[in-house]
Amino acid sequence: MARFKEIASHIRHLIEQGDYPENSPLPRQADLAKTYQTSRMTIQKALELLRYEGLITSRQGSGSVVRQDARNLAKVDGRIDEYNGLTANNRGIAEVSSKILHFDVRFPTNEEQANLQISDYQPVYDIARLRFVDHEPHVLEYTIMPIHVIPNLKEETLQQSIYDYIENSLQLTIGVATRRIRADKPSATDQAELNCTAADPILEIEQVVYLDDGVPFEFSRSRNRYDNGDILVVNMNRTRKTLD
Amino acid sequence: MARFKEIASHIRHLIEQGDYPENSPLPRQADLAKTYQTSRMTIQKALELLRYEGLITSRQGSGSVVRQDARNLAKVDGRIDEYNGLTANNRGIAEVSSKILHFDVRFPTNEEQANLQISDYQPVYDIARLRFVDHEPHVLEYTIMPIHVIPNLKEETLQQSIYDYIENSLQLTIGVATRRIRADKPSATDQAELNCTAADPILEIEQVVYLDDGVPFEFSRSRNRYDNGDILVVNMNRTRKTLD
DNA sequence: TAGTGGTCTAGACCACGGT
DNA sequence: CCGTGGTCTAGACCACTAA
Repeated sequence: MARFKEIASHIRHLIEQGDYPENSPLPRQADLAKTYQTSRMTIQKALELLRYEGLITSRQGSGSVVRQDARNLAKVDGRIDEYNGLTANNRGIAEVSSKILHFDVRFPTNEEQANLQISDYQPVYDIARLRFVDHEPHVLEYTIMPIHVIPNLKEETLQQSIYDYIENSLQLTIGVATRRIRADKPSATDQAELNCTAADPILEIEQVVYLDDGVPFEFSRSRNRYDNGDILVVNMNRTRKTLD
Repeated sequence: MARFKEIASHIRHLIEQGDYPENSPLPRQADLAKTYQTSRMTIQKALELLRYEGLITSRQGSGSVVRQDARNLAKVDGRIDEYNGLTANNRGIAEVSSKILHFDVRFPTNEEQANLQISDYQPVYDIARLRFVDHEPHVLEYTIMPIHVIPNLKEETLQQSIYDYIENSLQLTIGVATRRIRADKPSATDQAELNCTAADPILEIEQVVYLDDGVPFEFSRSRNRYDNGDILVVNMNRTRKTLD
């Protein structure tokens, strides 16, 4: 792992432990550089990661401070890693299972080709799953993946976690994601599978996920029950995507 | 403005113009460094910005490529800047106006103190506005701002754009934001003000917005009609916030 | 004014991709 | 193999904060 990521992980851990308490300043960048036997640029890249995660804020001339709810955020991130991802629900570790609604291989549509940066003759998996958390239906996931990037996918894998398979069996590293988020009315399928009524909103997330090296491997749309602790924490640098 | 931001803006402009076509490679980082008479590290910071914006992807060993829908994304961002932010709606520039439902000054709650990093005796504005786009109600915004950070706010300013006031009159620069996004059922107020029914979902965005120097200046909650082109494009580095 | 983070340089070495 | 981006160094100067 890159040095700056290791350092970020270590500092994240210290924040989670309370060694760097909330609302108190981090050591100076120069001191951190000495501590970790590295240059200040590397420390800055580590702190930049933590800023993107919302754990700290930095002010020129003043210093870096651990944010108010940083400890919880760090813990949630930790929990997420443990069971391969669940949005923050403050309920500890939960059991995740899947019902496979659809599993097929076919050629990609134009939209899929564009988003996955593949050509029309490179086949993709077409997957639909209903995901359960503690045996309660949580989210409907429609996933498209290029088979040459994620080979040998089987039904057993879909029952568990695809990301586990990618990171552990294929030894690939997940990178960034681009997402579109919107609210929607529930479709007939949503209501039937997610066990909700026409009055229950759906939170839809469409995303393209990349590997660490920039190769897109997933184009998916997930439809979440609105009341499922399906809260997303995001963090971006260009604001002004909303009014004002 | 920092050199790497200028360079990012310039490249963004070239992408928008089509000078760097979609799906075609950018020049090598070394060449860009020569072109802009700067070091490769600075070029990398510029490209990093564009990656976060979703305009390009980079692969070690292979190069950087302009993404499929980069031109549209760049244009949307441009439009956003022009009229101070409107989510992508593919309808060109729209007229934005406001109805002020509430405008007050008071001491902050504990939650507000934590999110805005202020103490209990530092007063805040408490603002509620209904925002119109082309005379159609679009979003209900509840905004809390510390008065010592954003001084002299007046009703006239609220009618227009607070962000215009912050950037032009106060000469401050907007920085990052942390957001929580969720779907919700419409409240009675939502239905009345946004002119929607109980069956129409709400997209709620809670955010803390920071100035460029890390000072938090806005803690707000906005409730959007689900059908208002209220699509958000976000981009993050730590994935796995969803199932899998 | 002293101390902080923000930015930048001009190199260097490495990991990876494609030939 | 060579060319690419990813990372890192050991400094330097500047912008800003706070006393």
